[in-house]
Amino acid sequence: MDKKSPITLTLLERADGVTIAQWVYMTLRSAVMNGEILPGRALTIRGLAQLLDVSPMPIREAIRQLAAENALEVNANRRVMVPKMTALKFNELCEARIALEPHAAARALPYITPDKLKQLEELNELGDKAFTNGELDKISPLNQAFHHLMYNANPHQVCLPMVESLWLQLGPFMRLASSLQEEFYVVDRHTEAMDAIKNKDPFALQMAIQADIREGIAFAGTPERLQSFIDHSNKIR
Amino acid sequence: MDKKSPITLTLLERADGVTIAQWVYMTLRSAVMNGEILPGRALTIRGLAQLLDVSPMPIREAIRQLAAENALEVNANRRVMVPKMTALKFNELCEARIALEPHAAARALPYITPDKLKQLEELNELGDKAFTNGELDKISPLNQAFHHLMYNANPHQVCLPMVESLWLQLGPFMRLASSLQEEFYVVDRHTEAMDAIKNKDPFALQMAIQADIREGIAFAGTPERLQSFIDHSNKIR
DNA sequence: AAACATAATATGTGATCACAATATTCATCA
DNA sequence: TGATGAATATTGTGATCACATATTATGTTT
Repeated sequence: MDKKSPITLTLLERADGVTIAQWVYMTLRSAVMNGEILPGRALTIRGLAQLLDVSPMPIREAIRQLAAENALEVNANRRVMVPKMTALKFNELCEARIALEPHAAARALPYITPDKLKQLEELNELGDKAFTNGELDKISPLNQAFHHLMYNANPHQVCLPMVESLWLQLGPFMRLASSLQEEFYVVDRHTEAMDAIKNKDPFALQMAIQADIREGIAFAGTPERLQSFIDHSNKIR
Repeated sequence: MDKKSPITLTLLERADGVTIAQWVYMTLRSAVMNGEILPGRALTIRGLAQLLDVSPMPIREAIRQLAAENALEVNANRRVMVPKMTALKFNELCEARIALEPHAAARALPYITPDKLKQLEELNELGDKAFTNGELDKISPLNQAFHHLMYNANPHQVCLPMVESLWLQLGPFMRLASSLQEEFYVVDRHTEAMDAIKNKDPFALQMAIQADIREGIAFAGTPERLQSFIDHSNKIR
């Protein structure tokens, strides 16, 4: 495993009123989410500071925050890296999603107004369009936006930060998933979910969300196949 | 709400090899967990630095980490405080616990060795002893240790950080709960849980954990009673 | 006496520096 | 040639300082 390979980060726009630390946080977060940093690659404060052209200070704060969200791992030697994925951990993360997200959906259900539902429908249509057009890189973000919008309807947010932490840890692999998803016939669980919302049926909503998640990770298939994906993602590139 | 009342923190021992930032983190964490900082009380970096006799730097890192765990809340004006509790948020947190913890228990079940089970029994006995002796302040930590030990048996930890974040947000109220728990007849759900572990019965384990959580928060009773607790905890003191 | 504008203070943010611990490099020896 | 040790470089940690902004206090005006 190369611990010194060059890193190229996609630099985000820095909006007004956003502190440097926040900007660094968002930049690193999306880099992790998009698999721009190899798992196991050693990250140094000074290295990132130079890369992003800021002082070490905001880097430290961003790293601390990402580590608290389990997006980064702080070694005993205080070295920081993107955690490596294993088949068992992947499974653990997916099962946690299935335990949490249907619950988050059900808790949000009473707060999903017709207006919010309309936005969900629009996101879903964009996703379908991206799918038929073969724009695979757009699918995963749109899918996440769909789930995020739904859970976020609940004004007493408790679940969403936890869900996002799980997404962050699954990050690179969900992208892989969407790039392989064309092999599968995908029943439109989003439509089922929206029907459940219209009927104010929390149980049906939970079932739809659960099915959506399970099918979204079906690409993993057997543990062996999953392991080969992980090896591919860890070693190569 | 007094934003400038003096704060008295219980200072923890600083073990060897622990950085100042980590020590500050643990100190603030236990202060939040034990309700030593009033919800809504404005926290300043320099103020805490003076209080703990360190430079502002480690304070900043600790605050950032606690904010990422939702133990502290960063206002839009970048002011930091312990979040205020509401009846609806309390409910949301409890339901999240019930969604997560039985799942965490079931996922840990295959990894609970006879040795671990023995430790669980010891913790439970300590809890019973504390209960009969009326040492109410010991009950909540022992109860947490029991759950922590169980979930932590799983070597692929995904759920535990999320569970601890929930505990942290419920912190002060769980203490209140234990101080009022003597009014209730408590069926020993821990024994049920350990029986389920012996039988390797994940469903029974989930049911026991769920019941344990529900009874642990039954003190809240009606929403009105819960609200009066919250008002008491927010205003007075 | 109440409301507003101004000054003084307090606070968060970010940069730079010093220091100790860790990692790496390179020369030496078996 | 491979292992070992010292020398060097790198890195994380924490303190201090400068600056911009937000907050509070003060004085003035109506």
